[in-house]
Amino acid sequence: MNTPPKASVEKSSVINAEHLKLACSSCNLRELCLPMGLTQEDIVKIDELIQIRKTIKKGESLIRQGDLFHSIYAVRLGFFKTMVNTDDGRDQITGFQMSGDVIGLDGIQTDFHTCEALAIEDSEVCVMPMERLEEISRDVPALQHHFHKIMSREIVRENEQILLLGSMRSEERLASFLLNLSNRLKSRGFSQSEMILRMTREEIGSYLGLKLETVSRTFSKFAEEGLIRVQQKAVILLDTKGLSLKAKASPLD
Amino acid sequence: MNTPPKASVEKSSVINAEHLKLACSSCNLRELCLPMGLTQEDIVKIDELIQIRKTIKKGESLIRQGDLFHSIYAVRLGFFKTMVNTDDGRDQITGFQMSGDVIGLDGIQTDFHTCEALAIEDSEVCVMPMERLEEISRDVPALQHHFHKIMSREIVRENEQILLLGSMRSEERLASFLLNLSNRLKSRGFSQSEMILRMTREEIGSYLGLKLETVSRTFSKFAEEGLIRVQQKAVILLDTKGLSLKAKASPLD
DNA sequence: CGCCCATTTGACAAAGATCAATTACGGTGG
DNA sequence: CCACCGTAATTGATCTTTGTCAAATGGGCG
Repeated sequence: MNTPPKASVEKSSVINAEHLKLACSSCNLRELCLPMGLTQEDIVKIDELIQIRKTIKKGESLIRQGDLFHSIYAVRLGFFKTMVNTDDGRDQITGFQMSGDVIGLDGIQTDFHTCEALAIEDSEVCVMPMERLEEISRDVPALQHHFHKIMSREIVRENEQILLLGSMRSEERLASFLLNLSNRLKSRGFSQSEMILRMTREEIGSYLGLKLETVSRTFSKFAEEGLIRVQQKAVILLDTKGLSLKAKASPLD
Repeated sequence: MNTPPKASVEKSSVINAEHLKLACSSCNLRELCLPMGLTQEDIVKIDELIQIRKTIKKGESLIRQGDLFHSIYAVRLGFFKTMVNTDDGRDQITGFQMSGDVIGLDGIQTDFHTCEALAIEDSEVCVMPMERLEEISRDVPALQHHFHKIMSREIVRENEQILLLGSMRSEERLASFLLNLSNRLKSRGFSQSEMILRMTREEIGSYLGLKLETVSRTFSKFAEEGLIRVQQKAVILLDTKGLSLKAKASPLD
């Protein structure tokens, strides 16, 4: 793990098996990760970006607060939570990341990570060394702009989270959460109405600025009202329209 | 305003008055805006980035939700608030920007702005066209990396705001707010203990996820405890140590 | 099969919101 | 220059939402 196998990626167009396995151009997440409208030449360059993948077992950290920054990570499969903490020990989940999502952008500012990313499921990420990302970006404007879009997307997402935490009440928060999750699952080809929650009530609570009991009660309330069906981690959205009414806010999801 | 005067910036080293007035290299905010360790050549290139400044009167919007994105703005002087809103009319202030701060990064993602930026004081901003920023970035790696740091800084700042909104109580929120403001004023050469608040109690409340009455009461409480002195918009921090204790969180400010 | 942890649910407490009244301030016009 | 007006701020009384504490139930994993 500490001595990652150097994938033998050459400038030549000879594509060996190892390369093919890692190439962005052959990854089934490429619509989520890669900019559109690339020339063949651009694609070859971008494929050089990722030469390492990393496996993180459930419960392990991908990055910790204070870690030296060197790479951005793209989730290939699995599920992560990212969190920051107060100096008296409380912590706050700032996001849940699934396939196609990017982790580690917080590290660029000071060269140290300010948050922790922990795998909630067995996971795999693509390692994108920042230096190389910037190098290739200078060469491939489409990648450059795409990377800026990804950072901007994170800013917009956090804006929405601030809106949620600053001005919504518990029912609105949970309804927004469910609808947002549903949309993200849909865009990844999963069912948008039936889902298995990867996180605990406590983790949902931390993310939404609520206590776990409040999350549980609100789930039960939604179930009574016929909006959803809940059985532990399994949730079925029965009335998306009704949920949207509960979540009066954030129409942009 | 719609036909911006093209500042006559030439490749030659002849620097006319107009150019000098706009040049980043001669701006007294350059420590806040510009990367360090630039060559003379780099500086000439970066000076081409900003060819327009824009004046925004108190109460006017710099950008509105839905506006087409084309530029990032750096605040030169004055004071802004940025906000997002729920579709039932409530709105949430996501940040206050003062000189050296950057506005508009949210627009990169979709080419449309998702938030509004409104001047709280008469203000002036430097307009940085995104296209030109990316162009020059490709040429000047130090600028490229610096821009990435600025976006990362915004992500980290929002993380801290999420931490505040998600897991701090009212006293902690207000104490954090005051200490943070104090630090930002200090880094701009102002007094870190005496300040004139540019925003109303309601705006502070929106930013902190509290009602204006709660903000007012908490100010009064801090004053009773001898931590601060408050007289309307004038605030003096008497006991920074004590305030830090109140704001147990976010040691990174 | 049993233990441990997650979840649910209930009763009560507390923080902050809401409603309302009063005071202070800043800008404007006489 | 001063009085007046409208907005901002303060303060009090009460109510609502959510947090806290506690107990019971249910599932998953070894």
